[in-house]
Amino acid sequence: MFWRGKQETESSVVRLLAAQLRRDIAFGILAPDTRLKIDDLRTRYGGSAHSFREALTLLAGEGLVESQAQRGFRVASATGADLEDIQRMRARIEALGLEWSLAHADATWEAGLVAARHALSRAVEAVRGDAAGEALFWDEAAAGFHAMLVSNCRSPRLIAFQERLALESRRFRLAALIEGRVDHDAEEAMRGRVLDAVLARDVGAATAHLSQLFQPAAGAGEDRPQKPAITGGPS
Amino acid sequence: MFWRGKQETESSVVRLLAAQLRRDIAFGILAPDTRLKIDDLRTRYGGSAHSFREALTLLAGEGLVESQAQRGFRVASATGADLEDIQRMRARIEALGLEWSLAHADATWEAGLVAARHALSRAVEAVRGDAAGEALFWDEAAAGFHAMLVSNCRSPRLIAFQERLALESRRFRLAALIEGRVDHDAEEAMRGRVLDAVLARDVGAATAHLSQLFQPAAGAGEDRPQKPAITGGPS
DNA sequence: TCGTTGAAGATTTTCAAAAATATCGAAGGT
DNA sequence: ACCTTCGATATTTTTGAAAATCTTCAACGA
Repeated sequence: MFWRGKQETESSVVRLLAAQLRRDIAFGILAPDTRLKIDDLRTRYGGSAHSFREALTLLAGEGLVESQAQRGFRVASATGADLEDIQRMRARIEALGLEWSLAHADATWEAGLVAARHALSRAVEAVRGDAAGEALFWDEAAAGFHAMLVSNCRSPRLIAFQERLALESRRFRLAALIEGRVDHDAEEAMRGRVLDAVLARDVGAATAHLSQLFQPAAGAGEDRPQKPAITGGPS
Repeated sequence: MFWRGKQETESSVVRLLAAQLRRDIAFGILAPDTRLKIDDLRTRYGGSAHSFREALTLLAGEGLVESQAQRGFRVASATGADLEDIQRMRARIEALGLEWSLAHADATWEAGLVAARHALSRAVEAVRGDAAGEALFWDEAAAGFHAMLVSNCRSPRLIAFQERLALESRRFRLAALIEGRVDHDAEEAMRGRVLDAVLARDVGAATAHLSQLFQPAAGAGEDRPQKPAITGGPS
């Protein structure tokens, strides 16, 4: 195929297809509970049937798609209960990872954290002007910040769990961004408190403020609909 | 193939192959860091190359094998650091799951927990007489007990994380059993304390005692070698 | 000694098709 | 009118073989 030989993007076809599917699921282009028929996917993305099966089993392991034996693959459903579960787990896992990271804190980690926070602040400014256009940039910056928080914890499995939860929450975060349900001011303030507490080596305050980041719309008087499931995207 | 049509064991070829590999990795028949060449696996287990690729990507998602792009698959390495990481994470995850399970405690969950504890006690007795022969039975009973502890937590993701960590620790547990490094008396006593605390609704005591179960040889004066990596199994 | 070349081996990917299973609507009986 | 059974269609699952790509490693020349 035409992109053969380019290994700078993704090293294998399977991973490339998985990355494309991941992105389209995150943006809601492939809405939750959509059946993923491999023939349709092939006409849309290219690639062979087996490569798609492998990519889909990969994503099934990540929780982004669900596979029922003999009944193919579906985009994982995204209910309000799922969002609550993800947020609750992220609060605990990232708080624990931050605690452990602080136990081994050094200058390079602090520097990386400050840099990630700065990049995220810039991304927030960008996304305020052009939500749809800068969504991917903003999302990756946020993911980088949270990854950096736990990157110094010296637990590969905690880092893996954090990555997985962040990946699962992407859909919800991006949907909330597009629908204007993200309170950038509150989040930025909370991230500032987290960073200040980290630099002050205040473990309790840092983990507490980080957990607050995952509270649904804390401080705002808006209540959530019962099922903030992701609205079906385009296509 | 000859077993076609039998859906009582495993619904698809890929899952059957994955289950076989899982078992052989757990028992050390496939030692850590062993290269998994698909052609060799085919002559050993049967099945086609594609089915094996899919099964291996499945196990890679579970952390039991590692896949390097363009360089095939290897059985995941099992170092002392891995064991420490797994134990540390299990202590936290299962304590959290037990805490949440207790928040929704009801009679049926308690009954299931008592039953699982009883089955595990019987399995411990059996494995005391015939370690190698009853190893699988004992391991499954232990897995059932720990799964039951968190089964009432109402967090699908926490349950998934617990399952994954339990799966990853199987190799170490079975190796320790065969080598006689399991203190059945201490573990049984600790499980008794956990169960008593659960029935008394003492969250703090229950989670504390459960975490103790994952402390490396607590109370015993033995120190661990630097790398209690799994000894290469037979074959 | 170091870097390059080239062949052998292994992995990855694709094409093509058969076997197994599920889905759906119509026919028939209650 | 409602439920079950049956068959046709669609989809998934599995297999085999071959082409394309990558890795490894020894031989070669500067």
